Order: sequence, then structure tokens, then C-alpha cells
Amino acid sequence: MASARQHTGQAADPSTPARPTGRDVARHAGVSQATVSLVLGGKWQGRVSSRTAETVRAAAEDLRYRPNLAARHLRLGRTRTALLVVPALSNDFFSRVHAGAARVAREHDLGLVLYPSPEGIAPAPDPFESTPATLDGVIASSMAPEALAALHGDLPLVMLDSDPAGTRAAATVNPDIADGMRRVAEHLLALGHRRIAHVSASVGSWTFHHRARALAQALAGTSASLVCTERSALTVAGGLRAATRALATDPRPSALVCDDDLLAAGACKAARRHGYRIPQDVSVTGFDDLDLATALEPELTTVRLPAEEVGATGMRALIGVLEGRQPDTALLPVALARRGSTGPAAGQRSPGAETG
Amino acid sequence: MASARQHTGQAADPSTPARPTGRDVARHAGVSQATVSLVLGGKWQGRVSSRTAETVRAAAEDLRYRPNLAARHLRLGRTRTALLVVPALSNDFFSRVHAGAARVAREHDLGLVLYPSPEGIAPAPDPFESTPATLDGVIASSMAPEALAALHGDLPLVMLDSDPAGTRAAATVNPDIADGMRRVAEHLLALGHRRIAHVSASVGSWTFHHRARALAQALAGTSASLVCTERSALTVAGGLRAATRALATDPRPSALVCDDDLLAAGACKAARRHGYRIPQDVSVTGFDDLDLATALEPELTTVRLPAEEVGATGMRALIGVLEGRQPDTALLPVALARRGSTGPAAGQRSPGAETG
DNA sequence: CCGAAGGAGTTATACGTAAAACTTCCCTGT
DNA sequence: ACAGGGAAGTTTTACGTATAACTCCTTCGG
Repeated sequence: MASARQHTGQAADPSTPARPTGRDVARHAGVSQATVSLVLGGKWQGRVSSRTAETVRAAAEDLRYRPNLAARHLRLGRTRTALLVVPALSNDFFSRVHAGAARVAREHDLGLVLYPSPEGIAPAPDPFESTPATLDGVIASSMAPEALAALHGDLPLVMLDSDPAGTRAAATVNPDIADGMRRVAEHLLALGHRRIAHVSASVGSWTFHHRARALAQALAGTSASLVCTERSALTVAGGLRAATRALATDPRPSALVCDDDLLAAGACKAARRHGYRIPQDVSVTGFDDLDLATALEPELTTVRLPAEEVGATGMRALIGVLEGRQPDTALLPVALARRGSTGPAAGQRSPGAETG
Repeated sequence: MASARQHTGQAADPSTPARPTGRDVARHAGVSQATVSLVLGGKWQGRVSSRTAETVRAAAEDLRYRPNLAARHLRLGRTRTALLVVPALSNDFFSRVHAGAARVAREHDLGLVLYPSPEGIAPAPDPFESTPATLDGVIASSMAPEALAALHGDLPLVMLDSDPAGTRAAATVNPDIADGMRRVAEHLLALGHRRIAHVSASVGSWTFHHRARALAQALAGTSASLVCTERSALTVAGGLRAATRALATDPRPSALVCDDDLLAAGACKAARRHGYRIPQDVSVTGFDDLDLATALEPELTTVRLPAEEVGATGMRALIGVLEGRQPDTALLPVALARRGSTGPAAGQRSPGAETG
């Protein structure tokens, strides 16, 4: 077929130019590999003359040298890399957590690998199997207890938005969920709401148990009552189903407190399908202040969690652990974003509520 | 302060039990390290007796042995790991792309690291600096040309949702955007819309240029006209601003075609602030079919992109490149999701449109 | 004028793994 | 009886880096 002339790539094969190693740089600069390592590692003060150092840097630049990270990791035994495990990517709470953690990691010249648990909130197969690098530490956010148990290994662990007790975590960083629920309750009480329904998520994550408890506590001893709690999947469709059930209770609640903005979006749809206006007939509150909260109409009254700060604080805590310090649990302040989805309870005049 | 009795951890320090190596397993099983490597690497057929193999596996299990990935990577020169670069995490298009790519990666026993470009759509600092492992390949989604240029290096590259021409990518995988826009245009034409405004994103990503061109082409030669194109940031707030401008044109457009569901959500808010009902007074279409599309009310008519399939196909293409095959460009079919945000044009009876 | 002290490097080594090359033993066919 | 060959291992080596340990040279104090 091919002419005898054409003998395709059997010798001298330069298909991959074999990326340069430190030894290549050394040869090119006329020094030893050790010197290259010293210079490029920045530890050459008093070991190498600045003239030589400059030569080495030029050679490295020239050859486009990139250190082989595998070799470095093997040598050092550490990777300066942490893993951030999140239960879902589509939820922008987690992308904000990641942004915060990534910022701090960059500031400290650490690597950060994001590991989205493939099965939603369910346990990940095994982050340590599927992660390419050996890791120095792990940050896990909003993990269900069973997923947490699967996090074997002896790596330093920082938990975010998780149960501060009963884990092997070196530190825990939480937004002040209880305070958030308290603010929601106070807000609704001030608007005159007395019959409140709770739309919750059926996932096993600790944070939702915590939210439910916090709401019950916030309403305890007030003139308002929790008429029902409906659970469903943590989706808009789930919120729609749960809120439909909640609105069927008689007499119907005047406010739906949702554990998450996704659920709240579903609750809004449910209310409208029942023919109720928001907030005139039914008030709806969310939680987390996702992007979704201000995309809806009316915009959701919700609890803004300091997601970036949670991620950043978690990363700082992990760095502390790695450096041998003994960090402790952090509780970060939250805020109530009052928006259009809540208003005075229908047929009631609340004492201090606006009347216009 | 502390009693003399208490001398905290200074000798015999067993704080880190020094995780076991292959040599430890070998000692424990009474074989050589090479045998351990053969057995655990699965290549012991005809090299090691099955009895010995079982012993080795038991020893590994016993010591909870995990291979040191850094050492393996150094030895093999490959990491069996790819990088997926996405411009934003909060957009669930990308989380779906990732899900698809991750599924295929898992099936092929490859690692996949997700690299969210920190500065939104802007160029990443350098994925290769901040990524812990040396990589075998890169998949990049929806990158702006300038960001693409920054992707130096000679790694095999697969581009998703990007310009098939003028890149050094070994393969490109795109949803059929042009067909999507054509379907949107046909849908609106069938509903009787003749004055159409375009709400576009001001980001440099190729996909938005492509969408704009596709819309213009789809409307060319029809009875409808494109009354204006308004650009803004790729956010709900941006869509609100752009759509507000678009609705101010006189006579006003009866339909707003948005390049993204985020923009469409903003457009819906803009329409309502003008006092227009959706879809009775103004129809709105989105693009991408994000989760947001069905969280809104009315639900958005939008183009559903096969995001998981884009990610999966991209990953398969990369695997093909890594295995030396020569893959080519793929164009994946899209669908129009007809929902509540579009309806017959006001004051017009369209030939085939429903009249109820 | 000699030993000590640095300065400026180099040489050598270890990290843990995969696999090529080697060894040993036993069986088998002629 | 003996070459041949496979089974069942072992020994050895290389991957690229960081750094401890070493060498050689110059300078300087006493």
C-alpha cells in the first residue's frame, strides 16, 4: 500500500517532546539538578549566588519547565491539597461555599479539589478512590450522617453546616441556623401570622433536622402555632407537593416556612395553584438565599447564609489543623432578607405591622 | 499550671500511624513488594498462584492499604485524570455537564477534577498551576476565546459548547444551538409574533455570539422582524435591565427571546414591572432549560440542551484522543420545551394557533 | 600563617510504585 | 537422562523531586 519510501514513525519518534525535567533545566543552565531545585523552590538564600539563580530561572523559563507534581508529592509526602465534598453542585449555596474556600486556598497557595457527591445528598462512593491526588485534608459540607461515616481515613476533617457533636471532625463551621429560624418566626409573628406550616426536606442531612427543631423552638411559647410539617424531596417539585398538602389543612395556614429556597419556590407554585396570592393570601419564606430567591416573583423573603464565609472559615480552620493549631467550632451570623413573599396575615391587623 | 505528671506527647509519637506502603503489605503477607504490586494491580494471571494472591489481598485489606497515588503517577507518567474547566458553578447547565462527564469517567475508571474558573467567564489564573495532579487531558466548556488562549500546554483538549473552528482542540462537542434558535423562532412565528426583541449576554463566550447569529438567521426571510438586541451581564438582574430597555422600544415587541434562562427570568420581572402579563401581553423564551425555568411562574418556554450528554460525549471524545483514536466534532440534538411563558401574540390571530 | 567560617555549589539518597529482567523449581516429552 | 518450558516468584531499576550531607574555595581574625 504505502511506498517503500514511507516508513511511518518507528524511529526518532518526536510525537511527544517529553516534557523537561529539573535535570534538563540543570543541563541547560550548566548546574546540578539540586541547584535547580533550590532556586526554583525559593530556598537559595546563602546557598546559590544570585547570578546563578538568575541563570537557572532563565533556563527554566526557556524550556517551559513545570515541576512534576507527582514526584514532588512523593518526595514531600504532602500535597498541599484539600478536598471539598459537597452534596450537590446545582445548588448555588455550595458554589458560594466553594468560592470562599477556593479564595482562602489560593491565598495560602494550597490546592483545592471540589468533589461533588454523585448521588445527590447520598453518600459518595469514595472520594479517596476517585480523587487523583493524595490529600492533606478534607472539608465536607452538609453531609448526611451515613455519608459522614463513609468518610473513613485519618485525614484532618472540617465539617461545614453539620452536626458539631458526634463527628470526628477537628472543627465545625456553621451558619447560625437557629438564629435564622428565630428571625423568620419573629418576622411572621410581627406580621400577625398565627397559623404556620413547615415545609421541610426529607433528606437525611443534619441541617434540615436542625432547621425543623429551630423553628419549633422559635415558635414555642408564642401565640403562633405550627399547624403541620410536610416533608419532601429537596426540589421545586418536592416543595410543590409538600406545600399542596400543607395548604389542604383546615383552617389553612397563613404562612409557609420552607427549609430551603427550592422548596419555597415550589410552595409559591402550590399557593398559586390553589388560587392564593402571595403575599396577600399566603406568606412564604425560604432559607439560604439562593440566586433563585430574587429570580422569583415576588422575591422570596429568606435567610441569607454567609456561604462564602462558611467556606472561607472552613478552609482557614483546615489550614489551622494542618499547621498543628487547635481550632474550634465557629458559628457565623446570618441575616433575614425581607422581600415580597411575606406580608401581613390576611384578615388580621398585626400590632406593629405596616398598614399601607 | 499543669502537674509534673502530665508530659504531653513528646516521645514515641504515634500521632500519625504512618500509612502502610506496598512493602508493609508484602512483609505482612510474606512476599515481595513486586508480588503485592502484581496482585493488587490485577496482572497476576500466570505470575502468582491464586493462593498467594488471596494472601496478599487479605494482608492489604488487613492493613487498610491504599496505594500512594503520587508514587503511582510518577511511575506511570500518566494520572488517568482529566480536568473539566467550567466558567461558573452556580449555573446548573455546568453541573449537568459535569454529571455526564463524571459518569463516563467513572465507567472508564478515570479521575475527573472539576475546575471552576474563579472569575466567572473570565480567564482562569492557570488551571495547571492550581491543580494538584498532573493531568492527562482537559475538557473545557463555554470558554471565552481569550481564556482559551490562556490554556497553554500540549495536553489533549476537548472543547464543549465552543467554536469548532480556530481552536487547537482535538474535538468539539456542541449542542445544536442553531436548531434550538430555529425552533424558538418557528414557535413564536406560529403564535403570531411579528416583533421580536433579543436579550443577549455581554460575555465574550462564543456560544452567545453563536446564539445571536442563529436567531438572526432563523428570522431572516420570515414575516417577523428583530426589533432590537439588548445585551447585559449574564444574570437575572442583567436580564431585567436589558429587557427593560427592549420593552421601551416603540412599538413594543410582543416577544422577548433571551439567550439564557437567567436573562429570561430577568425579562419576566421587567415585563411585570411594565405592567404586562406573561404570556398574554408579552411572550418570553429562555435557553438552556435550567432548573430555574420550571421554578418560575409561568414556567419558561426554553430550549433544552442535552447537558449531561454534552459532558458525557466530551469525556468519551477525550478518552478517544487519549487512546490514540481520532475523534471529530459532535453536534447533539436539542428540544424546545413549550411552557407557559409563551402564548399567542396580543391583538393578532395567528393562522394555526390555538384560539381557546 | 593557619584554622575556622562561611559561600557556592555538588553528590547522594529516599519517597512508593510498576514492571522488566532474572532466578528457581518442577514437570514433561522424547 | 536431559533440554525445554512454564509456573511462581524475587531482585532491581527508574520515575523526578527535595534536601541532607558533603566538597571545595575564599576570606578573615588572631
